[in-house]
Amino acid sequence: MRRVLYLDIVNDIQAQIEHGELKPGDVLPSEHELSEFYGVSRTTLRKSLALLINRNFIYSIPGKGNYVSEPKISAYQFYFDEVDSLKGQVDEVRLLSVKAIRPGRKLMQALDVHTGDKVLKVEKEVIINNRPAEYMIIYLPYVKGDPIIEDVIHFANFHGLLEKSRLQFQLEKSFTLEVIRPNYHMRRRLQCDPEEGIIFIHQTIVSVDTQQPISYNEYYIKSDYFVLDAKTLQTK
Amino acid sequence: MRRVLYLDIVNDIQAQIEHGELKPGDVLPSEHELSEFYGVSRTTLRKSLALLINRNFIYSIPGKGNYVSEPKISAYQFYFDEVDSLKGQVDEVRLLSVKAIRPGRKLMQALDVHTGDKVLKVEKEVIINNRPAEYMIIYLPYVKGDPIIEDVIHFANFHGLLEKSRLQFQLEKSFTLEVIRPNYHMRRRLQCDPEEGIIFIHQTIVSVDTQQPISYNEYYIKSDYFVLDAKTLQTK
DNA sequence: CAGTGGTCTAGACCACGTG
DNA sequence: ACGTGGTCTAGACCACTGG
Repeated sequence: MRRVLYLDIVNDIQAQIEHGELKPGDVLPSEHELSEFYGVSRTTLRKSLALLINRNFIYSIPGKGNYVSEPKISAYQFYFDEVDSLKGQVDEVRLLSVKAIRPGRKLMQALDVHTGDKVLKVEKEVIINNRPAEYMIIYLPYVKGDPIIEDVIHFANFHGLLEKSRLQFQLEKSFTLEVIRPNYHMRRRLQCDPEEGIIFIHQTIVSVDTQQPISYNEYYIKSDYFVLDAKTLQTK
Repeated sequence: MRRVLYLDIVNDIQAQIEHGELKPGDVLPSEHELSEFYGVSRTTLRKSLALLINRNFIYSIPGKGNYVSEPKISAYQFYFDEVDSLKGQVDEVRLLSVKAIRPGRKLMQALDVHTGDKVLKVEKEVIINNRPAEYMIIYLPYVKGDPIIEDVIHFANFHGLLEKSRLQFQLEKSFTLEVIRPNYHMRRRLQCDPEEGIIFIHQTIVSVDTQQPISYNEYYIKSDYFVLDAKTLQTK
């Protein structure tokens, strides 16, 4: 049963922070002092600090010192996929229409396109228990001959498609969820009551490198079929 | 303009993964070979790999090698606070009642208490525009003389309270959001229509160290006052 | 100027996985 | 037995901060 030095040090410092012996804003002893105190090399001591920095317990200011972080509101984490995240067994994902449209102002802004540019609009619906559970609209800047368009049309699952593509790591996605009262169009689509709130999720997907929007999507989900599970981040 | 070696290496390997030269499941060359290839010490090379592991581009199996990760469904991140996350200006947080109750089966399980144990039930409501926007119930295992009880009663904001306490880093929280149709009790509380869907969020808060439940909470929010914004994690 | 953290080296020993 | 990754050392030089 071998001890791992740098983890022991992490635990020790973390405990001091949790028990209030080190308070937010406090400076830690210098790395030289700490390495001497724990009887390890500075390299090892720095490995411990790196872990604590990563877990947001401390932060460092070059030339000054290592400081204890302020406590923060905890972040929750969840996974979302517009098809697989639904409650229940998905019977079918139906392609409703594919059109090239002239974008309105809102869409022009979301996709960063200009007057005269065309936008591809793909409508789909997800069937659960032989009834529509979700209606989705995917908007893509229309680029002639872009192979992604074919994929978007044929793949049931846009998220899965993006994950599997080469772009896997370069995407940044936003996600906004609201409950709305469906308009007439949506009521017919989803076969729901006027008063029944439905889940409205919209998102923009941009390339991390270029900050170019790749897609703007809207998902309308009957609330019976949706649940969102999240957890605080484990900084294990 | 000084280059940082280990960051250059990170970028190089990351680019190889993103451009498909290294595919998921592939083994990287050994650390010895890589350090030779890049002309750096193994320590430096390992620093690069540590960063890539942290960003989930690669993972390592001791005794075997470093492997390229499978692409994953991207995780979204958001912050939630049962009072501050509401849309609109909060007029007031009203304490409705504090009771010690005998827990039902569901609650006994959520809080890991036993028959005969008591549970503290705190009810509050949040007022926006002079109307109730949220109704919340906080359940805590009843421990005689526990100072946290006083705090929970008097603080408007349970999350903020926990953040500020010494327990700041040791908490693990779950979060589940659904849209439900309000029952009679809830309709009266929130002054809403029978058909109007309302947001139902429940969560358990447990101590990371002991895995002991600290609290089980339910939040009922009128859907007009709620929106959830999330983003993919930035592994900067 | 001395002290701090950031980077980097060239070694070393260990436990583990595979032949 | 050998190669792998995991840990650790005892140095070094740099850029930045502050008195």
